[in-house]
Amino acid sequence: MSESRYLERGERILDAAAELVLRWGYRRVTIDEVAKLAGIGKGTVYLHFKTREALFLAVLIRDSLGLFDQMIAAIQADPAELLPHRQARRVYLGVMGRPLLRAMFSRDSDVLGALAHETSIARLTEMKLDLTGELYGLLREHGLVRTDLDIPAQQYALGAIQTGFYLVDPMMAGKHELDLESRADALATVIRNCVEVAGTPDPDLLRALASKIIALFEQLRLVMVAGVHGTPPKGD
Amino acid sequence: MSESRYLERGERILDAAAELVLRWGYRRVTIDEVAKLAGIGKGTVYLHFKTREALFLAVLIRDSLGLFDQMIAAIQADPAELLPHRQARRVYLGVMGRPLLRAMFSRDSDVLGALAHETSIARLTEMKLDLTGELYGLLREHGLVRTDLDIPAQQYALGAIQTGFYLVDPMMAGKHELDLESRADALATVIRNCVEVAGTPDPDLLRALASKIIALFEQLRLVMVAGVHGTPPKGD
DNA sequence: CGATGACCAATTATCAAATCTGGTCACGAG
DNA sequence: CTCGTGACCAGATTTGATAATTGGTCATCG
Repeated sequence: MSESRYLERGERILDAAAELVLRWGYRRVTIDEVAKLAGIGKGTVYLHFKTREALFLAVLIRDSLGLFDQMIAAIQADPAELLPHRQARRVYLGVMGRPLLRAMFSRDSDVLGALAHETSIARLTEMKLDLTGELYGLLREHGLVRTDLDIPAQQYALGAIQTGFYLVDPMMAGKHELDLESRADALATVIRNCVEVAGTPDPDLLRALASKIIALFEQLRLVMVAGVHGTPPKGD
Repeated sequence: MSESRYLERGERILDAAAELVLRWGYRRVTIDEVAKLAGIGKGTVYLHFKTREALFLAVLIRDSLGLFDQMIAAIQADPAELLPHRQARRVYLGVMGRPLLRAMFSRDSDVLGALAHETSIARLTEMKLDLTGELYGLLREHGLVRTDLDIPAQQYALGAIQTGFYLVDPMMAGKHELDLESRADALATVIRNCVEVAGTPDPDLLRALASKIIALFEQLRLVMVAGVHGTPPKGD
């Protein structure tokens, strides 16, 4: 089978898995049903993904990749997008607009079930943490973030703030009336007030940083792409 | 039975319930065992608390009351304690230092189980929300908090930030090395940066506000006290 | 050579019997 | 008379043995 046909079939499998997960939740979706919906035999699924877990992890990764590409494009279009509050806002909106990612971030155990707590997710989260670590290192070097908190404390605070914005909604049972955009704006304001310095950053500096930061993103992107599809038979 | 003896017995029941909940978790604790540990008969428990749920709710409320009194005392001792970042810090340390409250705030379903999601807790949370609403109203009137976010957005952000600091720990599986104090400091810094205005507030203003705010606290305190014990027989 | 579905071990769903427990209340102690 | 108690009951929960499902493999076939 040609590599392009192989990849196309992999996409069909991922499409099927994504649809079924959204419809019935992770726990209820069987490999058999995914195969059926993709119009192939069950064994064929295993030519693409070593285990059930790997398949659904790939679904999540593929969804994340879309958001990733959006981030890169946005920074390329406007380097000011690399500022923490702009990124936080964009990620928030991007996650909330993708049902699978939203389920993962809000620990929606009904849709994603155990998958969200699996070890394989941990590696992704860890890599993402490393990325933001390097990213804030860069921003700090160039005087774009505050230093009133030391680095571990600042990272911790950033993690806590974002965790909070992703998890608070289900807990405030209808007690607030903020639409998606307002919540994203609130998050952006908080992040800006907490970690960014006052004043408008130098556009030249931003442009220079943009390329470096995009390089970081691309690096992680490659790791993630590798995680989506297996290799075609005979190729390994 | 004298009222004081009645109340003392109620405390013994609460002590027993608290100890057993911490030892075995909400789900596994039976009224029978609570009664046995308190050295009384099972029926007697029901002279104090209408239902099992009410009993454990009272345990939680009693624990909260301790923290509440600490808050009031702190503001009385130093009116600057009424500033949001000081309060957030104190509440955080107070909650983390009380196993039952910590379990509730961190949604530790192993210890508290379903109780944390019960409706009766919701009323408490709602009252607490009302309190913070009025509290921030007061602070706003006197120019102590920012207005770069409108009130609903600011309340939402505050809720999200605090939610985050209470929930992020179990998610960052050992990936950070911040002790309790540092985390509390980080929370305080975030809150100050996000909702307080720059500069040192006028001590006279703080003193004047302190009494009003303490009045608010006392008001909620009374509601909570009423929720701890039932009334002695013949008294109702 | 790649795709497939029959096949297997192991997990998970089912369901009735047995056990437990929240809540009541008739009774007995004082 | 009042207050405390534990036997009692209905409903919920656990148990355990059985049946059904399903992740993953691989001999077979096109």
